[in-house]
Amino acid sequence: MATIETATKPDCAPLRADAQRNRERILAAASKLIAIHGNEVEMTDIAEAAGVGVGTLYRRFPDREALLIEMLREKFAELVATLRGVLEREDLTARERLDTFIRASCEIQGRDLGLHEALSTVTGEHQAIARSTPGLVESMERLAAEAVAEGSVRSDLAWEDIVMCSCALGHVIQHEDSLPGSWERLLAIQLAGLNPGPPG
Amino acid sequence: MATIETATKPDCAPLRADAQRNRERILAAASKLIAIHGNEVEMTDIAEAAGVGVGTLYRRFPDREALLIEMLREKFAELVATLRGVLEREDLTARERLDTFIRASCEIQGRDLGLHEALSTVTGEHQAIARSTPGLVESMERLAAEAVAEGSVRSDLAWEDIVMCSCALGHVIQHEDSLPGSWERLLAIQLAGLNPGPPG
DNA sequence: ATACAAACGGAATGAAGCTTCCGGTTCACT
DNA sequence: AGTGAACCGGAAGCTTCATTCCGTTTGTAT
Repeated sequence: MATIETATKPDCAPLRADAQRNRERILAAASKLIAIHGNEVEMTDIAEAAGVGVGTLYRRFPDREALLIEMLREKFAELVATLRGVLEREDLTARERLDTFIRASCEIQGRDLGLHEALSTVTGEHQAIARSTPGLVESMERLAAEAVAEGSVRSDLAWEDIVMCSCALGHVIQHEDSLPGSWERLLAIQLAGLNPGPPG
Repeated sequence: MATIETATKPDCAPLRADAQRNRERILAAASKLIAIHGNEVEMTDIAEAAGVGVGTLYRRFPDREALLIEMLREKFAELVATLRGVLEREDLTARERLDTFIRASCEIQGRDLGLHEALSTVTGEHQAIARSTPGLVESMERLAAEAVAEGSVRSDLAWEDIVMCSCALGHVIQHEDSLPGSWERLLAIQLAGLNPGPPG
């Protein structure tokens, strides 16, 4: 609904020390719980894990949605950090960087259900956050463009394909229990599918 | 929890005509609503769509879970019918049959959120239903085996890979709004990824 | 036609989870 | 070391659903 703005830094009102500490604990607790259980965790559980009362939680964040958005913002920022780290690796070919990132995003999603859900979900804010995370789209574009330039992937590869492959893999990973250990197979299939078409 | 058994046919107590009619209306309404909105639809809405009161719904099905299970059983049966239809097409190569089925399963999942969720979900019964649907696994095995025998796919292709590809694609399709129309690209990538490895 | 077991509808119940409220506590500035 | 704004905890309020209950209606077998 409202415009999305970073709510962490702007000291519109420099929080009291204890309040600031609690704010961070709440975000950390939410992050951890949601990584494990997904977005359906209860406010009460987050408060408890953070070692504060629900009242405190609601003093810091107007409602559930606001808390989740702020938390996601952090997770996306970490994702971009990973992505940038991969882009800088000049010891790898562009294709190897691409594969490395896709694999890394699989591992991250395997560890963090909440992030996977966010990556997949369109509903309202999530998509807006992803797109507004500085550097996310740009870095993916670069990842794709460099591999295309190198000629080691299909020539029409776009950044959206990277997102799509990652989301699809993340989905399988999160449902791994039904077909244990098999997401590596899908990864192999998809990476093979990214190869350049036959020269003809 | 309990053993899964077909609850439709066994006339353990031949339903009264109106009751039977209502039972079918309820299943149809649930099927339609869940195809559109996913598993989170409300019992009241299902009852309303079926043109009955909630009380009636609960006379027919002990609880929400039971209704959903029965409905899924029907959906899986339809999926097997599609699969069998494809397997019979002798005008196609084995590889073409494989591609046709994967594409068909994409379209079905695009049309039916509930089925997609069921295909992906492990939680309890769903997986059991899928595995216990007569012919589902067997048909997929045959689909894979024939393509392997023909040499038109990677030689280690297994039926689980077909499920995985379908689920992964279904996931992307259901979240199409974020990257409109792009699931066809992932389909192309995955199908290419199924090609046999380089002869060497 | 009559009777009654079975079925019907939908208001009432209860559980679960988000959010608010308020009396008591704590920081931070003089 | 005093004071008040800001903060804290968690009980209570509210909403949303699944599920139950019960007085009324309907199919079907005599």
